Amino acid sequence: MSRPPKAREALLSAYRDLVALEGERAATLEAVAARAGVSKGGLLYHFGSKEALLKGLLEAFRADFALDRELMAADPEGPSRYFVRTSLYTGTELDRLFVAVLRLAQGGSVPAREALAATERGWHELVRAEVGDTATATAIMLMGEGLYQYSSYSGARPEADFGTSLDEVLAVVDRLTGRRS
Amino acid sequence: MSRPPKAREALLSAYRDLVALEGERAATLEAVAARAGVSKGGLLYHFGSKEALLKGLLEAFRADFALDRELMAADPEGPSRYFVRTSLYTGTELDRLFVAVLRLAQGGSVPAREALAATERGWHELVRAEVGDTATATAIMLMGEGLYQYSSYSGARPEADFGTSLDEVLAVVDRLTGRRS
DNA sequence: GTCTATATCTCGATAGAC
DNA sequence: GTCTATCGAGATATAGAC
Repeated sequence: MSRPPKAREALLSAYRDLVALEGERAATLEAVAARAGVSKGGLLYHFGSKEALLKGLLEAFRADFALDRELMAADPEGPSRYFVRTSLYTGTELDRLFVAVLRLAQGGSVPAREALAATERGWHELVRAEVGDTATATAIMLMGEGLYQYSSYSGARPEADFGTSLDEVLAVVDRLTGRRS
Repeated sequence: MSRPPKAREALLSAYRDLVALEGERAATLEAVAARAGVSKGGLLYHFGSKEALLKGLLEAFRADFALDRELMAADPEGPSRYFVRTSLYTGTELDRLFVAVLRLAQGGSVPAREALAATERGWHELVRAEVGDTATATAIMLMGEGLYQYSSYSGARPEADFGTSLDEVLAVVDRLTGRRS
């Protein structure tokens, strides 16, 4: 691992946050450069094109979610609860990274879609290994996906619109896994 | 109800499909006009701005999903199964309409977000009335949302990635509602 | 390694012919 | 009611100074 220049990291973070927080359209080269504190020309020294910027983001995505998978596999409450618990968007760096890649995938980016699908298959494997049954594992995955999608499009929360807390959702997950709450 | 001109309908359909199938960025005035078979100037005669185009789409959304809610309330299998069953994206007009509004909401449009939230609260009410319990209703809603989101970002299906059919997901829903499969 | 300047393209919207 | 022509803003990307 060669230590990447500081500006490179700052540019990737700026790109991630702009896409996640203000949408793909807001993440212009100029806006990304400004948020990272460099000029447009400076950005284009590190990433020769917008596509290169995306490629850099997907590399970070794969690396960070490989680590997250380790945490999920080792969680004392089990992968299912870990997955659903962390599917509530709370604005962490990892949340923003996921949402950014999700938005790019929804925007039509094929490599983003592939990176996302690979990560999700990994999660499904862990949940299935825990609950034994494929359909139940899928149902739990879908709940997590729904939670993420719902809580990530701008501050809306199941608490607000559906009157249900995360703990109550987790209790339903426990009913499915057979774990006592 | 005044009968709207044919071109108006064609433009709204073109806008809906471009947003749903190729993303918000692809839905430029020129692309929408071309898909509807008119010129950019022709489009701007019917809709004076891009915002007016969005407003027209949201009106169609509200009208069509008010009708869908009637079907959901009257479904012989019950609202929960109806909801999850129809949450699998199959590319119908109603599917494309929902995905289009979802994408616009995710892109930051406040009116799109409001229209979506109102519709989802309506669904939640029906599901809760059926299952009795708020948390269970929310869990079912989340499964549907997850299914929609997953199956709508370009052809991916739970069957393909998770090895689970819609019927198997519905069986899990039945476990939650207490209905026998 | 970072900047300014600029070329080129595409977007939304206007104007006016038909 | 629909078209072509065009404007002004803002986008990506290039060139070259420092």
